[in-house]
Amino acid sequence: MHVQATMNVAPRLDYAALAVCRGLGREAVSHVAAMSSVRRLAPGEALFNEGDRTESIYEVLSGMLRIYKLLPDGRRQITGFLSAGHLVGLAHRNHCLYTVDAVTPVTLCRYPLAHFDRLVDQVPGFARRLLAVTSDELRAAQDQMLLLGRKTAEEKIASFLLMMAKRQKSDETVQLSMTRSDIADYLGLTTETVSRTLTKLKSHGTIALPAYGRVELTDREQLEELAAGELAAAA
Amino acid sequence: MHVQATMNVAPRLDYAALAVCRGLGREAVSHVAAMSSVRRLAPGEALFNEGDRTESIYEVLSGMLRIYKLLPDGRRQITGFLSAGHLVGLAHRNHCLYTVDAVTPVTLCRYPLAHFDRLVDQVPGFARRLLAVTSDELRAAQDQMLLLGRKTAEEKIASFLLMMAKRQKSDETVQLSMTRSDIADYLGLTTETVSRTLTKLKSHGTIALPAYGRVELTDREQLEELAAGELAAAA
DNA sequence: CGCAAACTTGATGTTGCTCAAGCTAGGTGG
DNA sequence: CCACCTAGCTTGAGCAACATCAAGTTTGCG
Repeated sequence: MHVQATMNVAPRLDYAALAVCRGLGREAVSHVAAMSSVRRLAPGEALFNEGDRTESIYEVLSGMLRIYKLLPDGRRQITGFLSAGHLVGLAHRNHCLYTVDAVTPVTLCRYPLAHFDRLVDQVPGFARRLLAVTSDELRAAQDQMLLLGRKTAEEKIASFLLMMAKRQKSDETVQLSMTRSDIADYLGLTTETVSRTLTKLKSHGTIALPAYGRVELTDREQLEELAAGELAAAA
Repeated sequence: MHVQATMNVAPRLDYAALAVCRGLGREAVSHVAAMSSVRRLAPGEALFNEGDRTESIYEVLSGMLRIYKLLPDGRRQITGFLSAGHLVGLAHRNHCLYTVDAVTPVTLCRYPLAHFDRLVDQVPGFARRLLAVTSDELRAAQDQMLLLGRKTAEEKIASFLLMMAKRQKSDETVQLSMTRSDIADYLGLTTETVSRTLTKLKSHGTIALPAYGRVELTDREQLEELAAGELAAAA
């Protein structure tokens, strides 16, 4: 096998490290490698549109996607942000019921649906793994419903910051690659409220905003309590 | 095989008609029959509590369950109502992250998790079927996020009534077996707002409230438009 | 019949939205 | 290299939708 120098952003993919391959044997991994291809998206570019026929499943390799639904008058609800390791396209048989587009430049690994389905049937443990993935998503969705339906603006922002921190495996600093408007549409708020709430948290010394798109969690404990809804009236 | 007269609520189960058996062969159905048992719950009785270790998967045969999460100060978000044909327990490996209890008297079919897992591995198509079930749930969850984050009280109620009608396969009349408080906690509202909004819809002739727990959809078209968010300012 | 739980209705309050203005950062072209 | 332009962000003032608090009414049940 040749180890060759490749383009800037596309070093030879380590297939065994892919999320879809976790727990698969060598042979299955080589199947995945054989059927997959790489795709790139520029910021704002769409991967799926609501109503699209879908023929692929994607795994995010780098960057961030947002997945959202719209109401006719333009109200938008972002139902999730997807970053490296997340799968897109499992939930929709036939048609996609939401829009997925790129927040930042994104690299994806594409798996044709037909081949993917074959893996489900033939590779032991694969279906179980996918089931676990969708179960995780379902659990996240339930947390998000609790957030949307019952948390205050401050609690929503705290929960969001902690979620991003966890995802970035960072205890201190969070990189927000999306806009305030994206955050607002994810949390069921307006940009103004997001902005005001961040300012408020900052003035309380709970967080710091050292640079655009960057948040420091200076008082993590306070954030955790806020996110858990344990500080009923901590104005 | 003996066909025997059984207790009032427990006629011999038609296993082939169970949701878990859809698409399974005769042999697989007999496996299901062999491992399953029936369980009953009285209103208010819990099936799972948040944090429980879980060893079973259940299918609802009759009645209605609610599934919810709580914040420390008692705020509650109901993430779903389950009625006949729904499965409970797929999403949680090991531990349950929400509470499930009975709204009405409930009959369930219980499947031990270990046996269930064996089916997943051995019965072709079974895993795929479960994947389809969780995908449906995921889609419903996304709709609910849109509702919770971006719809008005009136739109929420309209969506809810239509959802219940669809579920009951009824075009005209909906039976609401849960309380106003349950509805409120499902839609991210208060009981008062639910009550007021129903009254408002009634006074507009969109619905009628002929009896406790019963709603007639007198102007279905209006409801559909409301639910879709097409009537921005139709006060 | 009487009680408790559920529901409705009214009066008032508050959170977060709307509308509006000014600020900041980063990219572009002169 | 700088000035401009724009998209994104912040801040303020006023407002509206929904929550809260508080009676009263209905219903089902013991």
